[in-house]
Amino acid sequence: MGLDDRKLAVLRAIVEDYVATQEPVGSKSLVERHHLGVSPATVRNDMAVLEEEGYIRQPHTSAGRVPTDRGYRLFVDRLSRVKPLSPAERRAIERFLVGAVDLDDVVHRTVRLLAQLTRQVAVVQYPSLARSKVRHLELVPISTTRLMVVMIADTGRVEQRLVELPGPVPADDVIDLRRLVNEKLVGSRLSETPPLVQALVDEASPRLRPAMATLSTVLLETLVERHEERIALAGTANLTRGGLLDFQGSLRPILEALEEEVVLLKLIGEAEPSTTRVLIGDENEIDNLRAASVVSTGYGPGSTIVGGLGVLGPTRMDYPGTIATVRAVARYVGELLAQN
Amino acid sequence: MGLDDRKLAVLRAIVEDYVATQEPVGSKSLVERHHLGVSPATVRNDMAVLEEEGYIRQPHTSAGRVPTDRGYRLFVDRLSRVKPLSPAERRAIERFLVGAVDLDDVVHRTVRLLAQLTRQVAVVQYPSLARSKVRHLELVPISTTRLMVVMIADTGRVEQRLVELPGPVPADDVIDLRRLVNEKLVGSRLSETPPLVQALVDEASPRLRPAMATLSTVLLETLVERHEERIALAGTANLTRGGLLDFQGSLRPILEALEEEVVLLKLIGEAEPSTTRVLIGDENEIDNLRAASVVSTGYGPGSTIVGGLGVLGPTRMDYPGTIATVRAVARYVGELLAQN
DNA sequence: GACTGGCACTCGCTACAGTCGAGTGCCAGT
DNA sequence: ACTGGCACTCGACTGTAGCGAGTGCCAGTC
Repeated sequence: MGLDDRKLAVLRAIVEDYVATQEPVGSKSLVERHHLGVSPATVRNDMAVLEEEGYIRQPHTSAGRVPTDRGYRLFVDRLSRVKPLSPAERRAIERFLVGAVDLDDVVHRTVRLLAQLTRQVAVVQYPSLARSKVRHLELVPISTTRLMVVMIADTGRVEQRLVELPGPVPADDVIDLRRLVNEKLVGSRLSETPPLVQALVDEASPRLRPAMATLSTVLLETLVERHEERIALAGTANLTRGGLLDFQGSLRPILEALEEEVVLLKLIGEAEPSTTRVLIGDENEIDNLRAASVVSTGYGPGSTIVGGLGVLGPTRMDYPGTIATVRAVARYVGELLAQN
Repeated sequence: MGLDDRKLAVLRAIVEDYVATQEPVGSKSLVERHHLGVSPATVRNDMAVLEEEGYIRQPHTSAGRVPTDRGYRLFVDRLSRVKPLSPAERRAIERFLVGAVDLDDVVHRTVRLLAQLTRQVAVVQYPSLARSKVRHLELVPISTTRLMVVMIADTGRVEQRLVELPGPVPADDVIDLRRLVNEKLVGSRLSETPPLVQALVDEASPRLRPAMATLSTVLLETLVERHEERIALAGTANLTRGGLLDFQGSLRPILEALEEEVVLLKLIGEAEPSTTRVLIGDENEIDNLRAASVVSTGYGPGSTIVGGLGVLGPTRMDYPGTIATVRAVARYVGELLAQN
């Protein structure tokens, strides 16, 4: 596969021009805009090779070339450096995130910030409960047979759920229940909770056992499984930039995919430590998104990861800039979380 | 203005046909599909009058007629009966909403249900805090200088917020604080709270006063004002039905508007008892939405209203059907809330 | 052997002309 | 007051032609 330096340079130039202009780029305009030091004819020969190797393609004969997903992949992997953020951008991030009062606020600000900076659709996962530790469990009696369970995680995340008890439970028993669950569960990771919760039921006095059983079910089923992941979304209007040229004319599949939490989680929820993941077009497992690219990364206090965030846009996107922004925002959010 | 019965019938027929076919409707096809008992020529004369009065218009000469916003308005006000729901729809509503475990769940299911039934964008406002009463306030110490305030409203709504205290507050004091705020505030409507909260601060013992002051600020500012309204959205993908013919080619303004909570609240948050509000095209105050129509109503347990819900779609929508669905869903949700 | 200039070719885009037909407005007749 | 008939309008579609950006290839040059 003879891809010498110049051919790579040509590919890079094609990607950059196409991203900037949104139009197929021809050999002539290429040599004009970039000082490649060779003639259009030479570039054409290089292009022919690049096309044969599947890095670029012609929308139709007699048009310029457009990068393929594979071309973008090569560009991202080998031809681009992550752009350092401009001071203005750094300031924007700080200004936007300073003053957040709690986790909800942090997440909302973050997702809007990301959408604004990248001019794309932004997705932020709340800190995953599976990766959080229990800080406190509060039981609030609503009536004699109803409890509101409030769980506060060390990541700042708060989940609540109404519990229908099998029978009336007096106030004193609620206090006992609260003490028991907190003694047992505070400090433990929720993903490791099941055996602990089971133990709680086993060890409970006969009087408390029925209530505790219900409670434990709710803790496991609802708080952990159902609500496990939460997601915030912003910037869908950015999908309409590029006037329907991106996304081959229809936003429908994209919008549909964005409505599915499961899909979004798949996109940004599988973050690995200190990696920025870039999925380009077809690499995406979700059919509806094969015309889109996703840049995502994990975030969390210090070097741990508690959740993912990222953006989704057309394959024709400014990868270096987007990657830089996503990383920077993730880092800032991590710092913010570390302060709590 | 001489709009006799037949002219109204013609208008109704035009609206119905246009909604169904999405194509300008001509005099001939009109008399064919509806048995008006007159000839196309007569219908044409009627159409000329309707056009003069501003109820319909021609996209271009030699095309059929299309209803104007004003035409839809007349149709909705005087020419349509609210369609009764089909048994299948009723069953769908019940099946969808039964089994909701708490408010969050109810709201999410409702908004998805609405989007699915109407095939439009659905918006559901959480029960407004201003219209809720405080059921319980819980203070959870996170550290010696930090409290998590959890407010549970009688509508099932739960809001929480982290409070940074001016100085360390021992556990016993937290208990006192909790007792005091609950004694004073439980059962009161949040919109009437400010004087009560002020009294709390005034009456607090000197030892508790600083903490109480901070707490009261948070209660008022953050819980009530900032988080006052919450909104759930679903079905944005439905905007792409009708292939860009609706919304004059660009979804951008619509998507932008849907990202603004304030805008959404304006749309569905100003519900009046037992009224269904229909805003058609230009009637909408928000510029971005002048190509859209909104059908909204209030919901709540019994005859009280605690929040609004509705749908947004093209002006070319099935008003009778949509109105019926929105009302029915609102009623079911109200019943669901009443059970709690 | 690598690059270049030149040339023939492809093909999408635009403009233009012509036809078709749905739909209209009007008018005379019942 | 309604209707049938008729001339007219104008968008949608079709076909043709010219333009030009861009290509592939080849012979020539360093």
